[in-house]
Amino acid sequence: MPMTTTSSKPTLVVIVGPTGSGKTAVSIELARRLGAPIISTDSRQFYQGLAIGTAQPTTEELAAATHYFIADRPITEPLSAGEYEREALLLLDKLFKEHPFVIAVGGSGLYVDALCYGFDELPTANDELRATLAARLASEGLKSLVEELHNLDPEYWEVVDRANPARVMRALEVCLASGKPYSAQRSGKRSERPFRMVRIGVDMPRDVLYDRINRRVDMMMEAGLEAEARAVWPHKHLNALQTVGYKELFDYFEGNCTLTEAVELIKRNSRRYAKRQLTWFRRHEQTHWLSPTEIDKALEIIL
RNA sequence: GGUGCGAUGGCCGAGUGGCUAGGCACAGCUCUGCAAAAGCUGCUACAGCGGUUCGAUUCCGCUUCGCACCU
Repeated sequence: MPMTTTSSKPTLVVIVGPTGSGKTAVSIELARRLGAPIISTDSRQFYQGLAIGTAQPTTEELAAATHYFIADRPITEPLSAGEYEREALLLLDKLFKEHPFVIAVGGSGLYVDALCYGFDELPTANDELRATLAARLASEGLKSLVEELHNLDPEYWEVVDRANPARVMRALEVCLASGKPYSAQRSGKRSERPFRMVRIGVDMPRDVLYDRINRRVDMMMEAGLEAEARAVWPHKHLNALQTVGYKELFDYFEGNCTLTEAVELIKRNSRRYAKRQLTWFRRHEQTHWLSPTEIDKALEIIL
């Protein structure tokens, strides 16, 4: 039975944390107690055909609460963070008409921020321009792109990580697509949201987390990850498959390593991913960090 | 018991009489539409004890340990 809200505004319960920390179980238990639907903020669980490797909620878990943004689109239709922001806000608008609480759960930091704080008005992703820039990176090298950025947007050139092709290319993409410097379009302001947000971080001691991650990879293999990866292998170039658990198995399929090596790499890369997630989530000061068993404490914080 | 070879950081692994290889693991960090992506930083070890030398991880001796062979 849904609980009554203590605030006039509806509440978005934002659950973050590293991969393997037990976010999904926490979200379902909270959904049950709050009568809340769940939207995913996981940029890989959006896609169909990746159920095992992206640790999507199981059939039973999906039945325990209404889920959105889980396996609701094919891998051939990528959802960018900006598009996600728009789609998710429209959905929340609808959900809050019937529910005082909605739960957002997932580990994709950029997507969580898109949902909670929004982006500035920037040109949307332009595939053609991206392809051109990628080709130029390959032929002219990063230095040339950095120089162009220096010309088009000296202010952003000052602060950008100039060793990072992805960041340099994105800045150039915005400059070229809009005809204006990227820095002039970055306000650094957070968008106002018509709902209250409570952020809960799920974490545990590092060695325990790493052990869970390692064991979960073994469980994924037992559950048929290899066959799942083989089924999407023909699409390996797709962005949705630049993903831990698939990249490594593709290498195995192509004879670049043994299966044992691939599995070890999946574990290692999952641990590294978890570490980067923690770095991202730790910088948000208003996060209430809990262990995955502290459901009652989570409710106290929410209500 | 004898002979030979070896002993390098959590692991693998080069190398040198003075100038901190490198890789992996691990840790910290960056991040406004490809983000499970893409990057940055940190991590000075040469088995022990003597000796030679201005200076030894590097040369010499002994000890300990490991490996191989011999008896």
